[in-house]
Amino acid sequence: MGQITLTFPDGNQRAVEAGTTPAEIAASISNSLAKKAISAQVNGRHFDLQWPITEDASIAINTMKDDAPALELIRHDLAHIMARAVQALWPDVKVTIGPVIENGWYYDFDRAEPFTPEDLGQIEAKMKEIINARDPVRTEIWDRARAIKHYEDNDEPYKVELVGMIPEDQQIRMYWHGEWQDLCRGPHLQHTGQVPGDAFKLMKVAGAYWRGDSNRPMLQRIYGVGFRTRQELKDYLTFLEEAEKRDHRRLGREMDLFHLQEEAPGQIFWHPNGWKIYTTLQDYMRRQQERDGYVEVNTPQVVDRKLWEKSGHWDNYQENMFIVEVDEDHARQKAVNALKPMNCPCHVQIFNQGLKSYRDLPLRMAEFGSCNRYEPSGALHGIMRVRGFTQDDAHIFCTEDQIEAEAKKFIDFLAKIYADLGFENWRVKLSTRPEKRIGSDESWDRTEAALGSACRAAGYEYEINEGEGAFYGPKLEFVLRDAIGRDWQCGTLQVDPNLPERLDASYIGADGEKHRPIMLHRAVVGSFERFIGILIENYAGKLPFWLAPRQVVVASIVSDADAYVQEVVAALRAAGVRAEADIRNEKINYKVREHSLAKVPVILAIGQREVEERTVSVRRLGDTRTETAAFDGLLAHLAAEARAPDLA
RNA sequence: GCUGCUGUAGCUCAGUGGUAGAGCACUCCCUUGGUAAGGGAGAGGUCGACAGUUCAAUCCUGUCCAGCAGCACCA
Repeated sequence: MGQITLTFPDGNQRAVEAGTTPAEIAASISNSLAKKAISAQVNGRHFDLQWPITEDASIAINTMKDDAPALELIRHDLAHIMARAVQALWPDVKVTIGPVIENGWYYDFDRAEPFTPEDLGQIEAKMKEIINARDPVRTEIWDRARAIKHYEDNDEPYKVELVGMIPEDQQIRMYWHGEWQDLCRGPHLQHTGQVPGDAFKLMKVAGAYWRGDSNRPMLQRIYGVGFRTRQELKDYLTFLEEAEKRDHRRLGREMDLFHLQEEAPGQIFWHPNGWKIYTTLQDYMRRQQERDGYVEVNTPQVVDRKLWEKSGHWDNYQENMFIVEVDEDHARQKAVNALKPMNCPCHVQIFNQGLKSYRDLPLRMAEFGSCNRYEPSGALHGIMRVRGFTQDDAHIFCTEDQIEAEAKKFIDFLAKIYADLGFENWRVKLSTRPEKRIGSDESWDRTEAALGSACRAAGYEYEINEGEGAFYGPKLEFVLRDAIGRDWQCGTLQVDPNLPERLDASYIGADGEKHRPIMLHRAVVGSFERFIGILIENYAGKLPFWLAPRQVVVASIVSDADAYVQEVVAALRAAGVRAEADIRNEKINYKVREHSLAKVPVILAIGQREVEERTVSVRRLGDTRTETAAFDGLLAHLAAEARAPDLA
């Protein structure tokens, strides 16, 4: 074997035999590094310490101090250790795959009986045993036939299938954690003892389809989370608790915003408080749209199937539609209708009324469109995923040449709104042509490029979402990051030449000929229902003053203050502040507690002193201090604060 | 839709093969109290729905409905 040259992070170089492993390199540097080493970066690739280096390379030895490789290895080894533990406890369980995911890993098993929460405890204990045993991790490359025979002999049908799926030009690698063997591309740690035994936890069991295909058998997936230290695990569990406290379903009840009930699954009963948020947001959006050159329309809920057949929804989307059949006895003729799941076909109907000129384009047609979709029961989730919802929907009818400018205009529009709503942290994804698509490659080239340059023109970087576009055109997706780091896809802009074609939309061009417009489907918040859920969770219920359903509660301390309380409430309301009086026969402590829990932003307390001095005692949500203020001055201040950001 | 779990008072949850309990909330009474629960009394339930087993079912069995977690879905 020849010599190769290794370059270290400090720039030093060393010539070694080809086939030297990172483990040997680490050992040659120091004993302690050999022990601490977990893996290596070889030419930037994450390398197992046992893999031979066969060409000139840059090399860096990783230890637990290197965040990304450390976490990946810990979680990956935990996946193997868990699978080993499961097979040790129940030898007839079939293993499948077990990848690393955010914060942890999962492993899918095939087992006749369901895993129980008690089983998880048992598995965890067995995993700790394996970790304490400090079993060595060993790897080998096998040829395909041997791997298949091995798994056939061991009655592991899923693994046989996996081996079969590995491309011909790829090596088939086996790993051993102690005596337990698994097919795996690696890399892994040196021995099981390198996994922190007190920084992982098995979280839950759930069903998952084999290879993500709902036509294939359902396996049992065990999820775990794993970190380097006990503290990191604790922090993560604390984060989960925080997310739980922010759950919009819980806050929706506590703040008396809405409820759902069995008789209308996936549809929302909005209570006065929740509906106030909704209408405040909608009024705000309407003002924005009017300012940005949209016209607002409204279209029917129940529409004959003939239109859905033309639009293509009948063939492609019927499963998700509420179909309405009117009985012959009650209808003059039997008709099959569907509740609209989308507004676009109806908007084209409006566009199609009368002749349109190129001078009418771009035509921005908006609707707060109420839609109903028969979402699969398992998809429903609070007010975030529902069957009845309203979109801030609009369709921009334009020419292909106008796409870029319209897209840019839309991004500016959306950025302003997100900022007003308190979301400064968001990113853009450009979804490109999928495998199954219509339209020529040239037109995909043009429209993808138009969206990309619109982003750049608006000053935003974007990531590519390869192959995730709709079958008819590319799209931009806008993803918000909330206060605790969770991502929500809300805004979207989709290029659609298909629907105008199917529904025969046209305009007369400067040349006097008929032309086909392009449609841009676009939304900023997506659905109001879901977006309000996101707002609630983002703010943990403590909405900005202008969005808070009850902005001020004026609470009496003694009943002699009642008349002044009512006067203050009346003055606040006259100034456009949503205020309520609380003159119940309760102590101020009780009232403060109750309104604080209900997330009312401002409590004004009024006792004898305030009555005499015409002042109020002000307490802001989240602040235990109080401050006495002259009411007249405060009134102007609160009135200003109550105005939406675009009116301030 | 699939897998697993759950469904008892408005909310959070105990409980039992012989038709039910707590805390908070609610109503009334006492208390007028200065910034996160003052005291007392009272009212409140077809134990998710429908079948079956049983002398007897909220409890056991089955079907359905809804919710939760994950998967699949989100033209």
